Amino acid sequence: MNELQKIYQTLLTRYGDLDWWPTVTGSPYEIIVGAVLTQNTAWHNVEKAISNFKNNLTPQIVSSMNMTELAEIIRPAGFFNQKAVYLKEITKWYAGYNFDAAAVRRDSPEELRAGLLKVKGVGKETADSILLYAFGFPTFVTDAYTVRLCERYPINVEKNYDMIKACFEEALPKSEKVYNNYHALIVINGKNHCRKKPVCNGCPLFSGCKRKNI
DNA sequence: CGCCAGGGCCATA
DNA sequence: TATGGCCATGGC
Repeated sequence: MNELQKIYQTLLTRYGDLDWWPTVTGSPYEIIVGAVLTQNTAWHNVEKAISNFKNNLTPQIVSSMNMTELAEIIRPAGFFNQKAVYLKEITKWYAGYNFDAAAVRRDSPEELRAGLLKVKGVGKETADSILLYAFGFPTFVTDAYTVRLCERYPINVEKNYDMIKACFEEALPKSEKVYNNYHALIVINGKNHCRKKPVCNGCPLFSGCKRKNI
């Protein structure tokens, strides 16, 4: 078992199967919206924004909303003026597939990723989150927590998004299930144990951690 | 009161 | 290509 597999097992033993992404409607579109709304934003605020849609969280209805109307609904998620534009853009992208998740899944993940990255408001992390969590492609999601983890453990010399993503995908079986859980576990571990704590005693990855993050 | 959250865009050098 | 300012609410 390599180092990244060991870390996965350790986190899995500690936290169990997290099975992201939590949704209300269970639709891929809700996950897409959540992926945009959660950008640099606490998940609790995203939940408030999503509940504000009530029964209107469909791409058809969002398409018909005007910008100020949409911004007002997502206000609790912060950056609402920017994100209203972003949601309009990603919804336009989805319209290219007739709002049909099956049609998206028929396309190749490489082409989808390239297409997503052209959408204003969708960077690498959001694109990969959408591919993995909304459509089930086995693509690893790297985020700030993952970068910090790689700084702790001397796994990657390079610490940019693409290098870390490739490193994890290389070290692990190409499994949607594993990628889903691993990213979730890294985030939860980062949140629960070493944030704002001078000494981290509860972190299963590094007891007696004195770093501020992870 | 300050810090930061499941980032990304844009201007600048 | 690599920083830095900016976006904004809500929990602690």
